[in-house]
Amino acid sequence: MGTQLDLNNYFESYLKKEPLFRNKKVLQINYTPDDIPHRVNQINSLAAVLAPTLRKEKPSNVFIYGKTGTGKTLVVQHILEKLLEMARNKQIPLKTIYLNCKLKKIADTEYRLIAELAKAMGREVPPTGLPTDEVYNIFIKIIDQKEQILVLVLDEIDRLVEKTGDEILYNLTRLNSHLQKAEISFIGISNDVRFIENIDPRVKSSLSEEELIFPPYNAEELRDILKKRSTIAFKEGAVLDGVLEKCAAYAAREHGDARRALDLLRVAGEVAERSDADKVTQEHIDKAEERIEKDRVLEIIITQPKQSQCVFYAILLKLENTDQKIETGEVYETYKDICIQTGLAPLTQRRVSDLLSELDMLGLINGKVISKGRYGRTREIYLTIPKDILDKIKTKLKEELL
DNA sequence: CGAGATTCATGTGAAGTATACCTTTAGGCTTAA
DNA sequence: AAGCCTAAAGGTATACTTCACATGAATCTCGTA
Repeated sequence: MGTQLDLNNYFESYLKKEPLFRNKKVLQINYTPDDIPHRVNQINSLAAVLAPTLRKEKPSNVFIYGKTGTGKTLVVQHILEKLLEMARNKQIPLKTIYLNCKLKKIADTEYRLIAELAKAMGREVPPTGLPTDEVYNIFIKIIDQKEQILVLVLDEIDRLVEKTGDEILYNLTRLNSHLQKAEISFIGISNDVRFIENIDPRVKSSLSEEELIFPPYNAEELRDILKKRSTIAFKEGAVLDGVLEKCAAYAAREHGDARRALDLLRVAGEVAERSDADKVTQEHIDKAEERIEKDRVLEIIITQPKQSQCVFYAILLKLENTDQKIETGEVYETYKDICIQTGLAPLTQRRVSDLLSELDMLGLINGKVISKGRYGRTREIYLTIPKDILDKIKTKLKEELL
């Protein structure tokens, strides 16, 4: 009875409470503002490159570099959107596909990438069983049905090449020679600036006819961005002075990641709202940071296959007390124990070694291969996750595994 | 004492295996003429 | 006889295993000063 009443009261007071947000969407990652500050040059350059599509000419391939959260994806999508709109009005057959290669199970092999492209064009391809050439043929056939220009955006392309080699890029660039009517241009987006140096020179020249660099935002620019968005997102006076500055400073520390800054501000707002505060304060930002990190890690972990989770859990257990660093052998031993407990068939150490590399790439751990001379050679493993959220992650992982 | 050989514990590459799934094909059954 | 369904055959991608070899500095060995 009591709880019923409490609940009613709770909802009542929830409704009465003045929300801090006016329009939270503005702070969410998929929001595309009309006005992108401090990226005028990049926008203009990219627009200049892509403009020929409106004359039904194939635009040059572009390569874009920049760290995460420097607005690469945002700018590209913004321009493509405008371009598409214009093309629609003028009856120009333009089609764009955006693909993020980082997402596991979406495009981490050549086969899956092409399959995904075909799917984006409206043709489902089975997950396995077909020869890769066949999938290419399907894709070629479907886009070559009519005259059109296709702009293909491959986000985080460095991840893909790292996993599968650069042959795939070569195949992609040669795609045009198989097409009669349609034409394809590529926009490659990479977080790694050195990426293009290490690929086949033939591919390099054709894929990066144009290059575009997105430098990190500095604290001032970040503050500017936050300011613009927060005036739309929050009620007036809902954000205490200095909060935006702190957000900007935090994010600037992380190589000027605007996405992070916005996330931080949004979550801080949510935290503030939940704790009944009438203003967003600096303390809320600290809490927000913790929560974001926890969510990020959890998000990665739960989308990981069981075996990887198990390996990661083993690392957590080991590092919980040891605090310093551990080695592959120790991890493998605990991993096997966990497998026995959970009834999971243990993988070989060879495979676990690969899984460890993957966890490294995901940024959950930090592995360094070192030689200890007489005492062999191993991978030293550190956690990259702050200690304070370790417990929560551990419990979550525990229920996930059992 | 120092140069070279040895050694350890695991990294790493290549090739093989198991599994899941695809298309094609052949056989058998049904159906319509 | 033509059409349709099903099961087997033949093929592929992917995740994993097996085998074999590569690594690289601490330690050992042994010739030499």
